[in-house]
Amino acid sequence: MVPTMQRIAIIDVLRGSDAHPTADMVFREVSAKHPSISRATVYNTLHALVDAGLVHELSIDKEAARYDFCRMPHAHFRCRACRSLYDVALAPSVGAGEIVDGHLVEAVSTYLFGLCASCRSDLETDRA
Amino acid sequence: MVPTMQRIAIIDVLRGSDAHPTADMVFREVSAKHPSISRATVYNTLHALVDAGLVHELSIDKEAARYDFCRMPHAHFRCRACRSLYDVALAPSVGAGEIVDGHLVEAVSTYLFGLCASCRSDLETDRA
DNA sequence: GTGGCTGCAAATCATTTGCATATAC
DNA sequence: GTATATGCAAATGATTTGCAGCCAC
Repeated sequence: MVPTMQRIAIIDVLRGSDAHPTADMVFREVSAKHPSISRATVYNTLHALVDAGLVHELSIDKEAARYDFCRMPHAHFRCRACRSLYDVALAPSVGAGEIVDGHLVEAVSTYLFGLCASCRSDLETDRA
Repeated sequence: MVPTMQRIAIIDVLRGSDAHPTADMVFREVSAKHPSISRATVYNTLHALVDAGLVHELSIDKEAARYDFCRMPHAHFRCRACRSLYDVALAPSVGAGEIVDGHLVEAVSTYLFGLCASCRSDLETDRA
């Protein structure tokens, strides 16, 4: 895993964002500083980071994979109105290393769907 | 939601399978009995069933959406070795209607990844 | 030098869409 | 009759792949 300029830029984007960007969002943001970077490099790097365990790939968004710099284990929430992604502090009901129904659990993803706090208060306002 | 022959066939496939088939798997299976059915109809029907709340769409598989006839609420497990999908009896750590971090939860998906029982015992055998 | 990394362009593949036809009621 | 469902073919869009050039050690 050679720390090239492109990879550092991609990691910086992931670390500096809490929006769980798609590969395309990362590409566009990195392009601002490194106009010559290609999508293939972004995809390559994201996969390498996932393989290295530094980044999580979320499949909470049907349209495109979302990437999340690994911090504390947490769940993810997707608002059906504004489509935003939020981190939520929620302990998974089962942990890595446990056996469930005979299957060895190595990773757990918990995805929540609903209305986020901001969209809920918008609805309250509309109703008033 | 007109109960056409195609839709009944698709529902039968979903009800008769525990493999959480992809749209393509459904298409191929239904094609055996109704050779003229088109992929568009399969996709249309699966979406209609999801909208009607009769079927869940799983995003546990990066390659293609998996469809699951709604039974008891449960979590899903994907084996990294054989790629199979299993149902697991596991209560989600948060339920629909609850508020988490200010966000209203309407649905929860829990995805587990690891080695399934069958692949684990294969590994035991190999090691022996 | 060699192996890994990059960028480009083309390919892949699940899913969607437009539209004309057919079917249900 | 009209609304809805179907089937076909083409389009879309995220992701992957092949390949040639580049860079670091």
